[in-house]
Amino acid sequence: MATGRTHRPATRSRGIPEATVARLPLYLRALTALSERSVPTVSSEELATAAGVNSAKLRKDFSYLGSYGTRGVGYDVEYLVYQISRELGLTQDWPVVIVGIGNLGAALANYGGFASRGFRVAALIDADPAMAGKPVAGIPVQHTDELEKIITDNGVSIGVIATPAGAAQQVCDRLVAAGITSILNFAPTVLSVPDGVDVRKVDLSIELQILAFHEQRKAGEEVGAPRRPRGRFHRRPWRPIARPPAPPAPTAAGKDLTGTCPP
Amino acid sequence: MATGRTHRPATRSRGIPEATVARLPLYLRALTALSERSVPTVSSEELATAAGVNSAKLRKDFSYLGSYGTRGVGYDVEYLVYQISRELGLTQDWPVVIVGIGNLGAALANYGGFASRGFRVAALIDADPAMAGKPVAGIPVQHTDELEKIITDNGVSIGVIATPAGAAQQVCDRLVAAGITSILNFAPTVLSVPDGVDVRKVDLSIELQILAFHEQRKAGEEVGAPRRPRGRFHRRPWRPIARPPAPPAPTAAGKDLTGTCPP
DNA sequence: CGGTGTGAAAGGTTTCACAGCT
DNA sequence: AGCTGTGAAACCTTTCACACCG
Repeated sequence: MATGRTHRPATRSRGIPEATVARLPLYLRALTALSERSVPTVSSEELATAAGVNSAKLRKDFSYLGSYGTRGVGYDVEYLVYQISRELGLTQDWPVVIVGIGNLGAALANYGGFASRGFRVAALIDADPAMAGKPVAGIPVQHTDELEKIITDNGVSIGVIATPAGAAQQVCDRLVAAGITSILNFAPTVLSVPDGVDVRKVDLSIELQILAFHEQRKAGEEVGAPRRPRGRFHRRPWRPIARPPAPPAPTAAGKDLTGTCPP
Repeated sequence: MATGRTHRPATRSRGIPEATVARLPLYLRALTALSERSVPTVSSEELATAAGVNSAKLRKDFSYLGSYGTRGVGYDVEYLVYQISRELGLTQDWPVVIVGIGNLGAALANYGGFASRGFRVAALIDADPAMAGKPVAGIPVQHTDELEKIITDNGVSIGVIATPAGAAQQVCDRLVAAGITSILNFAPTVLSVPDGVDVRKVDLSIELQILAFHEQRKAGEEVGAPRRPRGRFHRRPWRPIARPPAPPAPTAAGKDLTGTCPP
C-alpha cells in the first residue's frame, strides 16, 4: 500500500503485522460495545465472534501486543480497550481535514464514527467559492486557497480526499507539500506520493466489482436444487461493454477472416 | 470475509486467487483510461505503473486469466478490457438496491462510478416515511415495506447497506430472505449471514485508525534531521479515552505498590 | 532485442494443536 | 478444568529470475 517505503525492520520486535493492525479497530469496536454494557471480562472465543473473526487469529493478534489476558479467565475488557487504543494511537486526538465537500464529503463530515474515536474534523475544504462559509455538519466550508494555512495552523497530519478523480492528485500534492503524511483517498485514482507518506484508498466501485465476480460464479454453479425460485433472470444474454472479442490480431498468415470467402 | 463458506476447490483450475480478483478492477480502470486515449497496446510495465502495482505482480495476475499478451509487444488494450470485464462479470449489468438514504446513501446514489461499470441503481429504500417519493439522484425513494417486492420484481442480487449500525442486521436479514446474495456494508457492524452470501464491508473509521497507527509510528521515529518544522504539536501529553491503565488485577502477593513507601 | 509467461524462492498470514499458567 | 500464548504446519501472496517466443 505504501509507495516506496523500505519497510524498516521496525524499531525492534515492535513489528506488528499489517494484517493484525487492520483488525485491531474491529476488536476495539467489539470491546467498546462490551464496555458500554459493563461486561468485565471476555474470552477469546466470545470476543472473536463479536468481531467476526476466529479465536485463534484473535489470540495470535493479541500475542503481538503482549500478554494482556489471564489464562483460564480471558481478557479484562477495560484494560484491553486501553491497550489497543494506545497501540493504534487513539489516546491522542487527530485533527483531520476533508477536501472536497460534495455528497460524499458531506457524508463524511456528518459521520459520527470519527469523533467517537480519536478523530476531530478540523476543517472542510472545497474549491467551489460558492460553498465558502456555508456550514456543513456545523463546520463552515473554507476555500482551497486556505489549504496550506489551515493545515499548518491546526497541526493536521491526516487528510481525506473526497474530490472528483480529476482533482485528486493536485489536491494530494498540496496536502503533502503542506506537511500531511497520511491520506485517505476516496477518489477513484492512483495517487503518487513521496516516500514516507501513507495512502489508503476506499473505492466503492471496486468493492462492487469484486462482489459481481463472486456473484457471477454463483450463477454458473446452480448445480444442486435451486433453493427457491430466486428472482434473478438467470444469465442475461449479453451487453457488450467493450465491443465483443476483438482478438489479439495475428501477425500474418491466416488473417482476413473478416470478409466472406467460401471456397 | 465470507462467513462459513467451505471455500469450494473452485470448479477446477478456475481458481483465481482472491488477491488477484481484488486487483482486476484496478487494471480495468487503467485500461479504460488508455482505451479512451485510443492507446492500442500497453506493456506490463506501463500498465502496472498506471494501476499502482509492480509489473511482476500484474503479469502473474494475468497469467491466471490466460495468455492474453504478445511477447515482445505487450497487451492489446481493447482485448484485455473485454477479457477482464468478462471475468469480473461486467458484461452483464447488475441491478443494485441501496438501503438507507442518509448522507452516505445519497452520496452513493449520486456516485457516477456505478453506472459506468455494469451497475445500475434499481431502487433506493429508506425507513423514513417522510422520504418516500422524494427523488434522490433522480430516483424516487421507496419505503422499506416495499423491500421484498422491489428485489423480486427487479431480480436484484446485490444490496448496499448504508443505514445506521443499529438497523443494519435487520435490513441484512430481510435482504437475504428476499434473495440477495451479495452485500456491500457501510454500517459499522459485523453482519451475520448464512453460507453462500458474500459480505464486503467498507468502514471509514477503521481506515482512519489504520492511518493513525502508522502516523503514530512516524512521530516516534524522528531520528534524522526534521525535514521541516512540520506544523504538528509533537507528542501531545495525553487524552485518556479509556481511563488510564487499570491493570489486570493481580491475584495476591506484590500488590499495593500504589502507596509511597521509600526504604 | 524486448517483453510475456511461469517455475521456484522468499515472505507473510492463518490455522492447528498443545504446553503452561490460573 | 479452562483458556491463554505460541511454536510449527499449512496455506496464500509476492518477488525473483529466466526460458521462451514474436
